[in-house]
Amino acid sequence: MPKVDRRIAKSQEAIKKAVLELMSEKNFDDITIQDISDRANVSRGTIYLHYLDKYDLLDKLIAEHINEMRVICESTSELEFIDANLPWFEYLESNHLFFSTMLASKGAPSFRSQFREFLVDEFKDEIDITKGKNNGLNKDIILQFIVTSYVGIVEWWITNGMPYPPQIMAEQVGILLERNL
Amino acid sequence: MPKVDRRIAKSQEAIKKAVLELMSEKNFDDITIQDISDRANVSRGTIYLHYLDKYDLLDKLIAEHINEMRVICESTSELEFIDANLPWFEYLESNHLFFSTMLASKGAPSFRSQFREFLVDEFKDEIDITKGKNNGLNKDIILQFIVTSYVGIVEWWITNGMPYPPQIMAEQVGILLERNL
DNA sequence: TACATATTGTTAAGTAATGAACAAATTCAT
DNA sequence: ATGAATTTGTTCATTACTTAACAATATGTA
Repeated sequence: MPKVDRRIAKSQEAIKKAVLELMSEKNFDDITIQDISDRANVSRGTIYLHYLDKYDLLDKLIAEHINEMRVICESTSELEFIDANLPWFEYLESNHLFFSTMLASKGAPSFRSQFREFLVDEFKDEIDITKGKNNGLNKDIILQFIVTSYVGIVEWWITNGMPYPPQIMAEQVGILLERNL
Repeated sequence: MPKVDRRIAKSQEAIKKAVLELMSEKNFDDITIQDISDRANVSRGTIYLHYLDKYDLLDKLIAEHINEMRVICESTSELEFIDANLPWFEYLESNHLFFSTMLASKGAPSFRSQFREFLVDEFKDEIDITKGKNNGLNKDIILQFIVTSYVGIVEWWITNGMPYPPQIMAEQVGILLERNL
């Protein structure tokens, strides 16, 4: 992969950080491109160099995180839930501004459903109803049960200022997942 | 004044921040240009675009702060010491990384004397030995007495993690100055 | 000492960001 | 609804930054 020019990386970082900050302060619809460029300390034109408009920017911001989460899932696919959860919660912690903003009431309404879809995708192959504890149960219902729990836990943890460290969260949620999958 | 291109401002900010951070971690002589460019996330060539070498960079960094302090002094020249001190200590506080690094034992040895010279320059017109409390005393001695105290107070405050807020420092030091000038 | 390695300072060609301008579309108050 | 003001999205010439290369010093080690 040809490494990106550091000017591009820095501009995009600044722009993404700016839009997140602004979203935590006011409605996305009330944010102008000028607001973003001011906050990012970047020329307004630079934003159009990378994004079509602010909606495209938000889409790409979300898509990048979903994608990054997919990479984390791949890298931990061999591990037990308790261990696999750790990189997960560490990622949530280091990007808490993103998650808290996106899950906030006035955040990006589309994020929650995209997040859910992503989780459905990741968990769907983990469910075995042919044997074991879930023998004979309904796959869709188990899947939705787990995904809902996961989103809820993440939302609670993030919006309450991450009251427990990632290690504890990984362990506790790991146990709960083992119990249900 | 034609406002500077924001790319220049950003590069120089990053470079100056980087060199300060590195100086707080190791000896100035052990810092390479490559270290600085890595830390600043800037191309090595960019540093040479703005500075002759790392010594020139350090010189300019110091000169900028001395100059900024002079501006602050000008803007407060009409005020009583107690009030004039506030912007001063606020400046010290918001630039504590600079001052703590420069006043550290392995910092920039030249800074202390430049700082002293600056203070001599600023205080020398404040001393009146023709009347009042200092009538008949020696001007040079009073001047050195005050400057030494000031440097000492600043050094103590900064290196001890600024244990009192700028307001308190401004007030207390203001009283001590009134008493001697 | 001699050697390898790291750092310096400079160059050149290519790329990204800038600021300013502009018409078009939108928002807002009257 | 009307006009004023703001915001949008695009363009263009200019400037700054980037990467990679290079020879020349400097540094460290056997």
